[in-house]
Amino acid sequence: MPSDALWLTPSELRAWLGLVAVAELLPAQLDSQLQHDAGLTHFEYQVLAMLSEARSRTLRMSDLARRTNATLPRLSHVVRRLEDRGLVERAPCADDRRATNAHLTAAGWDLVVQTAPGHVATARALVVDALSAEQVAQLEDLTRTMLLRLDPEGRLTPPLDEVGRDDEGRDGASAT
Amino acid sequence: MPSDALWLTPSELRAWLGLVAVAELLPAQLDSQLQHDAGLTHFEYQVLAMLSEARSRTLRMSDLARRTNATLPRLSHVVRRLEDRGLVERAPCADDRRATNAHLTAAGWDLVVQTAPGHVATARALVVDALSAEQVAQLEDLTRTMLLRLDPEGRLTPPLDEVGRDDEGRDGASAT
DNA sequence: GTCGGACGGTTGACGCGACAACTTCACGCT
DNA sequence: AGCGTGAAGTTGTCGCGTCAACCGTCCGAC
Repeated sequence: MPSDALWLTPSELRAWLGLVAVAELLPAQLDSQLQHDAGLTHFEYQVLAMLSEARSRTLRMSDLARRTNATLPRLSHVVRRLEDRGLVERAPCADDRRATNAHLTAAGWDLVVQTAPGHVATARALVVDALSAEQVAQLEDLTRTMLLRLDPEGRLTPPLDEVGRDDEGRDGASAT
Repeated sequence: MPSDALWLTPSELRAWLGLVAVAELLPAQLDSQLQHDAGLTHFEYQVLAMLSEARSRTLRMSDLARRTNATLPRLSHVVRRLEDRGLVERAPCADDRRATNAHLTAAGWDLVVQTAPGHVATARALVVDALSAEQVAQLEDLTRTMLLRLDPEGRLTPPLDEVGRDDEGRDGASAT
């Protein structure tokens, strides 16, 4: 409902500026915490976390790229660095000889397990614990609505099926 | 209220992942629209927009850095490039001879005026128009709460005083 | 079969942001 | 006056992400 096509109402403007500010600050603080505690970028952590949740801790590069919202070149570079650090291994895929499988090593798994609690704590400290239960529900609702526009394909948060099931303490220690 | 210190409830997890996804996708799409339509980064646009709203379209580098959440080195680089493109001018400050004033040129002003409507349209298309009036109010509230944690100093969205006043159509065409 | 187009992935070059070192200037203290 | 600390900016270097070019592989049409 384009109210006034050319501008935003004061309330809309405040909401929009607030959202932009959050989107600016949040990633930086996540990066900074993970960099400090584990020497990882948030993106690198996401990669490891996705692998930690995958069957046999292995995923094809394309899948990994899709789920982490990365371009293939970017992922390729990042995985190479992670491989240099012994956190990930690459192996050609048997089914499709064009494809490459990325596999989380034991060291990589350990790092994720070790890092996850601090990351969750940060999520609480920066956002979750500041919100009431009702606000959490609102945030859930709002982000779902926005993602319909921002991510029409639904590539991100694809394991909504998994997250939807109220099982806990399952395999991967990750929280993305 | 740290519910379970080590993990997130399913609802919290969905809200958190949603927020992270939005924070990942939104800046990229803003950059992409502005890059396409005006050859500007979102950050460059913010710089020009802040200048367009300032008295005499001039701001000291430090002020500009604070309001755009940038480090001084980053701002210095960006302003140099903008200066090369004729959108901004730099001049030593009379009051404090250490300081530098950044001033928006006529060309810079024109570019902002020309670019703002498209940017606002993007804000609507990606977020605002997808939300009900009630949701806009919720978003405003949520971001305010989160920014208390993410930006305790309140450096971003400092012109809350200005935004708070329900005047419209004032000087700067910007919407950040 | 084989040929053309499309997919999966890697590599190299370029641009931007972070960090650290440095210069210049302001200001308080003696 | 003269000194020292710290603020304001700039510059150079390095690391990461994007883009374009590239190679190898799959697969459908004929």
